[in-house]
Amino acid sequence: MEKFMAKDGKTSSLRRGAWSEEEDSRLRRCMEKYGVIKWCDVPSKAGLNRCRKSCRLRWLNYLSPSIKRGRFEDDEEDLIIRLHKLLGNRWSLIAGRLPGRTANDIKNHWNTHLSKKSIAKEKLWNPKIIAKGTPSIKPREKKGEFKIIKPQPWTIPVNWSWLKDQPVHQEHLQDKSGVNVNPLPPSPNNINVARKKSAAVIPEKFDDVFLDIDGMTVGEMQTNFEVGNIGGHGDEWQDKSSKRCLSEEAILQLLILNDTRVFFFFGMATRVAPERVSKKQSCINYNGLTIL
DNA sequence: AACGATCGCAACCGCGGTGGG
DNA sequence: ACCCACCGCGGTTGCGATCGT
Repeated sequence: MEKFMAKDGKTSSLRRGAWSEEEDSRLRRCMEKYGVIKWCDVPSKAGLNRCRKSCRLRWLNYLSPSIKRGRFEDDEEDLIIRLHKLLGNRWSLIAGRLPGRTANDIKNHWNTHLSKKSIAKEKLWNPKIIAKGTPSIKPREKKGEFKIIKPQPWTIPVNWSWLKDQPVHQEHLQDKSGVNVNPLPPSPNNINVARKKSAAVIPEKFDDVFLDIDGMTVGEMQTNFEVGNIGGHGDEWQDKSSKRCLSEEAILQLLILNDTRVFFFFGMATRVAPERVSKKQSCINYNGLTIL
């Protein structure tokens, strides 16, 4: 068998480096035939002499039909910059808000274009800012400087009235890679996952439902926290009165509420990879949101 | 035309989280 | 409680393409 040189100088029988067209088509056929299977089974089923990681990466970053190629639109770039301010280098989270774009694409695009653009913008507004990269709330979390408030899981009752009579769109049962998935075991509950996204109808009592962030109501949150400066630095997310800081999920939720970005919210909630489905609970857990 | 510098992006690596046995 | 396999993620590298001199 042909041997390939690994980085540590040892030889490996697994192929590395650029993928050939033949390998691509084998992987594509395998994914089309078997759908979402364990990545460790992919190399054998596809007849590829590649490690599972390599296969996974190739599919998720390049071959998946849902991937949008070509240049980033201005609005996409703008969204990336704003989300990066909010989330830092959490590329997968950012990618989750940009349909068709992979975390790797976004990371590469950021490193080659947007980081400079973002710094230039910052400088324009605040010339004192020195190009040292963008701030992240992570170190502050670690230092324990703030109490991080995470939203509590939001549970949607199966018989919740606003879920009823909504059309079901199968395309919403797709994971991030665009592969059709059936994330829940067959049960009447499944239908609600699809219905949720399609609910252009905002529930009348939306505010009442969406309050479970540290036991506060949305009204209280909006009174207690400065949320007008979303996209600013960590300090701007700080509680007015005490040293508390909103988690990114909570900020996003408030952002959504303030900005009526309901579409984004539902996009987040329904673009759920199969691995997020807890087998024990038979529910989806996503960004602090639980769907029964 | 030649060649070095820079860019863009695919691919790899290693770490941390998770779940099953 | 522990170990191990698996997976996803972010950081980094490698290399072909393009640009500038």
